[in-house]
Amino acid sequence: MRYWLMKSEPADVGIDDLAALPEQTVAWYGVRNYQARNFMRDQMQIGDGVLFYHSNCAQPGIAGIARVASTAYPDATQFQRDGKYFDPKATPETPRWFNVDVQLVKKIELVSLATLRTTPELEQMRILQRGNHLSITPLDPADWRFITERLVRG
DNA sequence: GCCAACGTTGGC
DNA sequence: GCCAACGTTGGC
Repeated sequence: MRYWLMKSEPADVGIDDLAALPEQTVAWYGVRNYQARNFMRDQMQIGDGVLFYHSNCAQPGIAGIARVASTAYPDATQFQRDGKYFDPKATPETPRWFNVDVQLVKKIELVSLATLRTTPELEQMRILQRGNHLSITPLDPADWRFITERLVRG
């Protein structure tokens, strides 16, 4: 059992969009970074804990608790010729990009980036490190516990 | 395999 | 919209 922080832009898929989807589940499409892909493809297991993070928006922060709901499979958007995630080098025989499904567990009162930054216990969190732009990062179990038990309300 | 150029991320 | 940081690309 591992824990992850996964960033999504609310203008694309926010916590309320996720809540409105069938099974409250979304394919985590569009990841085009190898390290993030490898986390999904090689390490994620069904049931892993996910912090659903809103990025690139007015109020960045953790917006919900979710879980990994599938193992990795080829990201359908890499084959969509007219889509923004099309990859001409990918073929169905040799896909390049993979995604898992992520299912909402519960929406929470936003734990803002500012709160995370001012919490000494979370100093080591990868998301808070200078220059980190990885959209999927592993979470220390201790950080998961601290955040879900001490910072999450609602 | 180096590395400059370029594109993207994402907070502010 | 700015810009620092970082990843990827492609010429050599």
